[in-house]
Amino acid sequence: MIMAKRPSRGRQKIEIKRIEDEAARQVTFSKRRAGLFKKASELSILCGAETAVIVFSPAGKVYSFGHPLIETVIDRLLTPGLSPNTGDSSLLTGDLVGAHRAARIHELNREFTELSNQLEAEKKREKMLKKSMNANEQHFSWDSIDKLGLHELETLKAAMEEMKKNVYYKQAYGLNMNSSSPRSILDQKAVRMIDPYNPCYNNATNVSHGYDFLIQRRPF
Amino acid sequence: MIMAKRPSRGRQKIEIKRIEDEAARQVTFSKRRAGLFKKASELSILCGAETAVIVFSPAGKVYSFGHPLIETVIDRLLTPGLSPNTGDSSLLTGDLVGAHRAARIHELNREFTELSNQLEAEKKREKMLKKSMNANEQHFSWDSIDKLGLHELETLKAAMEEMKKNVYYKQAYGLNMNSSSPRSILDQKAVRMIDPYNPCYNNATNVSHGYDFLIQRRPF
DNA sequence: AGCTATTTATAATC
DNA sequence: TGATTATAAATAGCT
Repeated sequence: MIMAKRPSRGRQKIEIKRIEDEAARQVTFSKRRAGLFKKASELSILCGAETAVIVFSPAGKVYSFGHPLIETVIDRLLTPGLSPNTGDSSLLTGDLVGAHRAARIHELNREFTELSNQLEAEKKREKMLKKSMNANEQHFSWDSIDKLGLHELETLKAAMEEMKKNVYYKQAYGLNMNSSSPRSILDQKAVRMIDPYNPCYNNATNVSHGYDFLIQRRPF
Repeated sequence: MIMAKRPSRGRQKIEIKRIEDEAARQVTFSKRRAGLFKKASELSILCGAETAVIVFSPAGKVYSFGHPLIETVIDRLLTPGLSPNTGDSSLLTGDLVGAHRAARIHELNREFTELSNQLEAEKKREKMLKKSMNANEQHFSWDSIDKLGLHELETLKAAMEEMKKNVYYKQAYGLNMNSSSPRSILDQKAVRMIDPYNPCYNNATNVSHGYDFLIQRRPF
């Protein structure tokens, strides 16, 4: 009767008041912000509503989420020129402009983080690829092709056939999803959070490593 | 007597997709909107963050929540006499500024609807592309490798060498075996979730929440 | 960043 | 619309 450890006390009830511990506050902020955005996303999808969520972190950074387009909402809201402010409330205008400026100031920070996130995602994908590769794939290095003998060539044939499929796939993939013409750094580097519930993004991306090819055998 | 009947099946799992039944959608909208605002409120209080949440109901009504500063701003911006069904009450109160803002919001809603429709069209197009891709894809049996003779194998090797050169070439010249079709609206429409808080490359993203990332192919 | 035990949120129902 | 309840989800505390 081994009543083993209780690895966690589980979620504890907390009082809704400012978390004094800085580290804990940071963690909670990240978690709950993600949760809030997800909730907003679900609300939008379930009910066909448009949502925009803006969060200013205690450090002054700006996070935003919107469905379908946060940019439009926020920009319209925050851009003084487009806003129909007839000059009644300078305080109001001042706040909005301040918010806009804050957003711009942190744009670089965003890009940085986006790049970080992209790398993270790519790592994850690589991991998955390698995993499935171990199961039913073979790995080849193009650089060593000259040294291959007949036996290897047999294997290579199969590899090439698979690669042919791979090429088809890449073409299709590129056609569908990699067709952006570079406009801004942000556009190139941005990691987009796709709606978790959008069924269109289940296919794997093929990541090429230099001259190595990952040759995947597809199930029929 | 035994009252054994379960009065409710309890909460059931639902797919996050548009609720078609209008009444049910309305109910869910109310409940989840309240929940969203509550979450935003808790985030603000717990972490000392400022939040603003704007929700456009499918009917065009505007709901907003903010804490602590934005609240005033957004609410004052959006709330004054907005009633899509009965018209703009700000007109009745002589609040021309409010009326102007209201019109602005309606305009935004129209744009959003337009964008939503475009996205739907794009999604369908994408699905069709993928389908035709699968249809045209050639499948090779892994088991049929042995049927190749020596001659074919030699030819194969040559072909692969050629391919190898091709790969080098493409990589050197920017890898565009993809067409350069105009930027998909999908990219613009994609929900963004940005996490500027992550200070370093190795920090993880919120994959645990089920988000999927659309990443671009890595340039060589 | 992962893991659980719990607390919360909420879908179904009345 | 409001209340109830069984469950699905979110997440606090740890590692």
